[in-house]
Amino acid sequence: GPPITTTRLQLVFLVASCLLAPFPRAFGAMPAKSSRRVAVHWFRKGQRLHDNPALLAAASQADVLLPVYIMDPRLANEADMGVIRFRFLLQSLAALRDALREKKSDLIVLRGRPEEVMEPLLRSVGAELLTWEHAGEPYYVECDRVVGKQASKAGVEVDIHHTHTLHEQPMLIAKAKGNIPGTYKGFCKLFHSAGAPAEALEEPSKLPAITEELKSAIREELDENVCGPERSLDVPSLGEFGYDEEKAAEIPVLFPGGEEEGLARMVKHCARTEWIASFAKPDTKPTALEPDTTVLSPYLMFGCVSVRRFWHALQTTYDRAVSQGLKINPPPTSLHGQLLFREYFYLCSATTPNYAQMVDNPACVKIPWDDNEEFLKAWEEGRTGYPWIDACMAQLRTEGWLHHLARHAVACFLTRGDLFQHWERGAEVFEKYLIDADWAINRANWQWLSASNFFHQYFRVYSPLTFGKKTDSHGAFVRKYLPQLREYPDKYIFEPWNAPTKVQEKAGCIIGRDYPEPIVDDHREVSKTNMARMKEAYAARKSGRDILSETNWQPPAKRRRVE
DNA sequence: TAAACTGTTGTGAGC
DNA sequence: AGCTCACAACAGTTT
Repeated sequence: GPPITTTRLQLVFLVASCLLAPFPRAFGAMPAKSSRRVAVHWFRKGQRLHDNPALLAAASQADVLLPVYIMDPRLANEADMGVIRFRFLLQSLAALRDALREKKSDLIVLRGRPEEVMEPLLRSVGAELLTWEHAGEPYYVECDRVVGKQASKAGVEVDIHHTHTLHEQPMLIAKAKGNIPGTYKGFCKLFHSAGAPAEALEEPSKLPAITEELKSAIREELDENVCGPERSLDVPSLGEFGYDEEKAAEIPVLFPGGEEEGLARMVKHCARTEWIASFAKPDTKPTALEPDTTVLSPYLMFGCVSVRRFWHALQTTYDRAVSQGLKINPPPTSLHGQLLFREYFYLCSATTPNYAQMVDNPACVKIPWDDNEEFLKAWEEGRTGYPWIDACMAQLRTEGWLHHLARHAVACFLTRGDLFQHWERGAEVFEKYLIDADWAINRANWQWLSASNFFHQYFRVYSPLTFGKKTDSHGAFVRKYLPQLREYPDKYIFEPWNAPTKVQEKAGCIIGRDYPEPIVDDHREVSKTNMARMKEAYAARKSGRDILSETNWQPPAKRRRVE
């Protein structure tokens, strides 16, 4: 590409345009730097062609469009991102690449930190426009700050679209006028005052091509390790980022990543008129051997499916159900209600200081959690000796997905219910393994379940003995994920330590040898003790005392380094 | 104003 | 087996 030459006049114009942020398109009036205008669309989440206004903006304003993804090893490494989650991401990117190729475009995948990769990329292709979909995670906020600065310094127009949520967040925040709702109900009021979510856009019928000349410029001017093996610029393999490909090949693909997969899943479920109309989350079964919910969460998280598209697809189904005389279950437990929770948690994540942690988070109750590495490990690895809990954790690690209520059960067990470990440690484990791990939603739910925020009835504790039994009295779920307990009679499958030695021998699984003793002796007793500790923490908060400094509490060292 | 009510998704006893 | 009900007792909102 031609070298970027910026005249003094253009610089003045640029600074003025930055001050007039609401009118970034003023750049369109600038004299073109070359005969062909080059735009870069940066894919991060939002891994789709449909309902992607940032992509459309780049496509419609440029002669040459460069769709780019940057794989950052700070996120893509086995310690922070489990193999199933990473595999989903790679599948989604491959699907995106193929969909782009069908439109005579392509996906350029670079390796490295966006703060180090984007600027040389923009320079090497002579880009004049850079677009992306906004994301609120601290990682993206920091990337966007740095990359945005670099772009404006280089005279590249930046166009950001807020389409990961149903309503554009800045608009919702402005509408709240400084009063961010503290409850779900309050949020729903605010949400509805903004009218119906915008309709989803169709995918572009065609895209500006990538020229070979541009690809060559990237290969020549960017570092070799940024371009991937043999400077392929292609979607990486698992092995390139240190994952064991042979081991991965043995893990079944239950939920393949990608836009097409996600949309097909959405269409399939939305055709179930009666099921959609009567859907009530608390009535779905955490122990079902096939998921009892839509499992659209990973597709929404990576943006394979647009949340606006899903919202309106549900509305169409609701309308059809009404015309058939069916009753629609309302929020909060309906599927629309689920999306409203997602929307609410995204708003909280953007407006609560230190949202992802307990300390310095004004909305989070301060609780002097214990710090027991052995408890945490046993929980993560499914060695608590409570079959219902361990089976859930086995499903999490082997499938990368758990029913919402199963997440409740293990989260309550780790925190206020039994082990009294910090909810942030549990959140980190979920963020590693879950294919749908979504920072804003995950952190909210961990605060919810640990009765630290949103939910405060800490005396309501899930029983690790009876909760699973409720929907699975014969323990089929436990048997599926803990095969060593398969031969136990129904009577003891949720509490095998109570089985007489003879029964244990007959089942071929001795407790304490082939399956662990329960990590806490008596759940009822332990949960009572924990309730008293919760009560104390709540009392301290009420009287304005700082229980953390009173108890000389120190935050446990972060086990994983996620920058 | 203080009291009542509500809050996506509990447990366990007793019928 | 499946249902109702007492229990425990929080914060935020409404009346």
